[in-house]
Amino acid sequence: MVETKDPKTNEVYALLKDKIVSLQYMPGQILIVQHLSEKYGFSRTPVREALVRLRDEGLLEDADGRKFRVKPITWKLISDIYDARKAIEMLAAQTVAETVSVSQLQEMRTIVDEMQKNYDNHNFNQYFQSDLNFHNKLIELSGNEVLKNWMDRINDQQQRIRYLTTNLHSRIEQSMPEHYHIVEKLEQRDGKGAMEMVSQHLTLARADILSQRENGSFFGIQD
Amino acid sequence: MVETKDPKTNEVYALLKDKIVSLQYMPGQILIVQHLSEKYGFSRTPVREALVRLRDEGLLEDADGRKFRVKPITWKLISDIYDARKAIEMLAAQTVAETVSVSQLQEMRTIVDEMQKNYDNHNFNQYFQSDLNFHNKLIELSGNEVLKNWMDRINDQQQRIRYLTTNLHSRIEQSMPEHYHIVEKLEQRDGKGAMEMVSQHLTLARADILSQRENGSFFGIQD
DNA sequence: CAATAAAAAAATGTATGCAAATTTAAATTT
DNA sequence: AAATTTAAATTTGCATACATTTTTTTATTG
Repeated sequence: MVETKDPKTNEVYALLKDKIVSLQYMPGQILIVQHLSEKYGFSRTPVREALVRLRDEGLLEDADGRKFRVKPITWKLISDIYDARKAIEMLAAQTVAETVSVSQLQEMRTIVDEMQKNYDNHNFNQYFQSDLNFHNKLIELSGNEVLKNWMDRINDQQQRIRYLTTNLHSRIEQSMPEHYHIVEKLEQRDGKGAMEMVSQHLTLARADILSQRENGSFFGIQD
Repeated sequence: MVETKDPKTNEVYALLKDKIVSLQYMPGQILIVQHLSEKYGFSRTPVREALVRLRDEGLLEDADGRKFRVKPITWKLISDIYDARKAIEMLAAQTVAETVSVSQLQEMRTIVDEMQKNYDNHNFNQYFQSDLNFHNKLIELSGNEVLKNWMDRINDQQQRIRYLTTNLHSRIEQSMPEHYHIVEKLEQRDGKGAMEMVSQHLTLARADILSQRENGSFFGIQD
């Protein structure tokens, strides 16, 4: 399928978004339309439009004058994101438990099994990816379009956070089985239970990340 | 404070957004950049950028070819929105109950009193506005920036829904005291209770709106 | 007539020019 | 030198031109 709508804008958008979430553009950095257009060989119009989109999506913010700045990551933002995630994933888990089909349950189980495989092989980047798949699939299976959009927004920030923080393997050790517990509750069609499991999982994950605030300073995280 | 960043784009954006949420542009309608730019006297560039923003915010969607369409309102969307709202407002209520200051409680009470006044005077448009204020304030007091952004998005759709559906005064009669109950739980710093009250309130509001689906067809709502 | 093809018209996406705003550098004053 | 003013350079937002794509209209075929 060929992209026919705003092909250039979409290309710069994807390019810049990738650089931002992978921290090649660091939080706080100022992005200049003219520089970007020269650097990447697009005219200023699509670059400008891409930056506006990225700002509206929360990856950039307005700086003094007319500039765009890569949005800083603060401990407060991380905390807010985890709280918000918990709220929507709890809802999703309950909904899914009450409506999920057998083949959909199989999809979930395939993903956790993949997580387990990646964990066993110590492929922690792959593990992170399948962890993301797990949570996205949960939202997707809820069928709630609004949650889906919100989750997409959050995932971009989540990826930046992921790069900025350390991944304690000890936490993954705890975290891995938690995902199995969630799937089990879904399989039992236990809405309340699934909700509770998701709540626990994300409460722990949140506490783990925030605890890193004490263990020294992290380059790129403010407060 | 003068708007210095993208003044034209912001102006068209605000203009078009107002027309969309007030249903002067109906769900399903196709918006043509060239027409709008001639009609309102802007060049195509700011109009185009405004449309892209509105699409990213969910008030427009991509149509065949390169067109923009005012996003249809479906019963499914209404249902999704209420579910999503419930999830984030429950979280907000709990947070607020646990952290709220005396002066903030006063702010909440001022708003419900205003609601009551509007209700007593049968100013139902004003009532709707203060109802909106109530829920926005709850989110605002939670201090969660992510929830705040999400709520802003939802409110635009909510306003369109409001215009498309009937407001049963009988429901307002029930609804009014529910807001007082929420404030009371906040005043008692009862997080769990506040959450429960919000849940009940929104569950009922959701059911009320969706029940209208049976009572005949509503122009502009699909499914 | 309906269906298809061809031609004309309209609308879009992007590049670019330009005036206005902003930033940086230089000059001037304390 | 530090602070202030002035001047130069840079960058932006918007209007517009133009090539390309999409849509509408007209012509042609079965």
